[in-house]
Amino acid sequence: MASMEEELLPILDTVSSYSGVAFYKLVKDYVGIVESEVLEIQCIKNIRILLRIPDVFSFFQMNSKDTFSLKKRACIIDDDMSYVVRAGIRSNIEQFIELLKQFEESKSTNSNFPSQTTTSIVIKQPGQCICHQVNINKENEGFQSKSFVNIFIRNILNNLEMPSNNYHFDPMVSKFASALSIVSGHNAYEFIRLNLPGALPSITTLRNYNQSISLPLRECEFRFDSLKTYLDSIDSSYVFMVCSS
DNA sequence: GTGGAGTCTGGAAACGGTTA
DNA sequence: TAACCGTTTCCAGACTCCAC
Repeated sequence: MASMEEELLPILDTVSSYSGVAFYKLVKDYVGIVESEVLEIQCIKNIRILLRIPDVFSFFQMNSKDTFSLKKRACIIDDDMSYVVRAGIRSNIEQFIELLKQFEESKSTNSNFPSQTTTSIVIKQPGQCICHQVNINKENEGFQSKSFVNIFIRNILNNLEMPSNNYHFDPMVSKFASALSIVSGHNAYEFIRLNLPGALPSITTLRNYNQSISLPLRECEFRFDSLKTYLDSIDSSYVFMVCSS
């Protein structure tokens, strides 16, 4: 299940322009219905206002008829009418506010968001290539030098230093690209390739690679010999097949 | 059956790096 | 410096799917 942060990250950049109904709908969708009503009843209609409110639950101190219904859903109310905001509601809104604060802060300092990264990367100059600033092996011992992820990232970093017509691809990356293009389809493969420059070979290059390893796949043509060779190589005699009509 | 849209495949040309 | 290599984009033709 995705966290609130994971869900909100892609749209955080545009959230700051939301106001009124659009803002309440966003809170309703990503934070919660009650949480949205808490903001709406106080006319906290955008991020700017929300971040300036010290305590969004303070209005519950009022014994107003308008707020009683909402108070019953958002709080645990004692016989003497004292109340405690439900932990889940408070946690949700506080997490939401904290996320917005971090994002606003990152915008004002032009730093990356979220601030927690899996490896330390220091950008000394704007636009500078990070190729030589990431040392995967030293900073993460679990990152085996022979693992595919390592090879894949190294391949990208190497290609980022090359002009696009001189990319070189590790055989493991070519093999991965070949499998990816088969399972994802042409459009999905191109979408990924265009958004990850240097990560995957072009369709033409991939086609040449497939020809070089004798991969051409034809409908209704079963390659039992190749299958047997592979099963022998992994000492297995079981095959699972999925059929669709 | 037909026409349009989309997809797949193969070839050509261009570009930049490497090597003798 | 020229030949070669590996990659890219672009283009054209064949094919498939779908609505009419």
